[in-house]
Amino acid sequence: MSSKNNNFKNQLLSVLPEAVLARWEDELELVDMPLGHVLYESGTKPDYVYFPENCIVSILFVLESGASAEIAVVGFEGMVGISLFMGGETTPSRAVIQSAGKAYRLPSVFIKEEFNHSSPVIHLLLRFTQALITQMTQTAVCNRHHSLDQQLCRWLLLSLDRLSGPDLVMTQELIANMLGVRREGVVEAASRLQKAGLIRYARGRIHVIDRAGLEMRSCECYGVVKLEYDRLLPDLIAV
Amino acid sequence: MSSKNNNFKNQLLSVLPEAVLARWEDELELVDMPLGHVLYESGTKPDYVYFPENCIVSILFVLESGASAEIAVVGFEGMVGISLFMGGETTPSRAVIQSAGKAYRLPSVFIKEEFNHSSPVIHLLLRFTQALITQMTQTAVCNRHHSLDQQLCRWLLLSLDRLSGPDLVMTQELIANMLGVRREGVVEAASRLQKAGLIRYARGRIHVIDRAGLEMRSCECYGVVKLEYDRLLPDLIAV
DNA sequence: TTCCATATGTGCGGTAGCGCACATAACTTG
DNA sequence: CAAGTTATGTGCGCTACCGCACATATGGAA
Repeated sequence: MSSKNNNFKNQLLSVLPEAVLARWEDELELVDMPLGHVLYESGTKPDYVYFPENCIVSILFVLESGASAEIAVVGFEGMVGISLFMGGETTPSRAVIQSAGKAYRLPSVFIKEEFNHSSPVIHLLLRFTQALITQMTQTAVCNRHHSLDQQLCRWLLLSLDRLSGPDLVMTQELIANMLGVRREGVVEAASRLQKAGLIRYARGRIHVIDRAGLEMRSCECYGVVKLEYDRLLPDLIAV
Repeated sequence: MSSKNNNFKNQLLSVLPEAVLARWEDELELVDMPLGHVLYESGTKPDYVYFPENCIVSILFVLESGASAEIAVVGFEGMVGISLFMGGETTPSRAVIQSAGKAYRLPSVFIKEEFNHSSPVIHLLLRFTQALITQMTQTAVCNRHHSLDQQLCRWLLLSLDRLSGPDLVMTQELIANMLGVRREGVVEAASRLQKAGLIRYARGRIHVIDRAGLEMRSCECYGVVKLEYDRLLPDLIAV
């Protein structure tokens, strides 16, 4: 991986080995990236991956309400469309041009081809990683837009999905640490959930009574994550 | 990738091809995972990857102030230690047992071995992906803990790093959309930055006067992201 | 049983950001 | 240069969450 073997301003392209570049060069196309242009929409499979030359692409999540939150920005140092090689093909996010300019685009088959000869283990691990990325994304969105009550519900559900029974051993103090909020805030939220008959708790032990109720009270973030895990790791549901 | 060819409760292990399992099985070790135990600390290279059987691992970021925020949880559906195969070896986050139980652990060399024969392109793309993950992580943390002023500084700096000059074309309304806040909030924050002599702006154009000043006023999140990009994509700085 | 550590509950003033309504300013178009 | 559109600025009441101080309850150890 020698550096600067060509004239790409995009730094990933600029360090590509000659052999790869040879495979790609007939297909790489420099295109205009106008401000506000949507590269891909949540859940849709992009036809191309993009290597920005001098534009900035914003990766953001749009809520049902229309509110949005940016997850990351990508410029000449990177590329847009990782889900194509991570194995998920799509992501529940939108990519929009935040700063106009130009980018090289490559038909998605070519990037996938690079991973075609990888082992099933690699593909499995990368699909899991993409699911994890979705969870991180929703954490960011949820932190921005949702109430402590909703976040507590989301957190309880995510934990519950990873346990065998309806009980979790966890003090409210620790939950506060995880969520990054005050203990007192968790006390009040938990107390509301208990009054609503959804959970029962005492001294570091939480018993979930009404799981469906928690799902109702949670924000959409839980559902987004759940759906992506099920989609990306389908082998795993069956067991 | 046949399903359920063994007795692992961990769902990744349970769908592994026989051939891989054969390579691993002498090295996989079932270990106790006590509540609160730290699997790896921010910036340290883990000796093992972990495949939870019935425990839950919390991935969280700890701020300089001591405050924390959970980024994701991992249970029997996944694994802990993706940075080992993504190529970064470490991540700026901590992994802690959130719910006690057991997990299989595998010496990190074995997971890396699976990626050893992958092409340089794959390694490059995965390192970039890990950098992107760091950016997402810090977005989540920042959304939780930092003021709009700090977040605006972080955002300006991240954008600036991806542009050639000190000017960015962007209305405050759009910035608000990206940050997921009110336009009026951005107006006030930007106005404070202008009064402090750090930026100048007018009608959808922002000129950065004092970059160092923005860095001072920003939270640690910008620095964390910058450092990881420089560490993970070192070829790219030189150009 | 007594005592102590841990877990949960409550009250109160403070504040950052929200939603809304409306004011001003600056480019753009005819 | 008049009018309309877009961008920025301001005021105001509201709410969720914060920080702190302190009260109460419960399980376990001596």
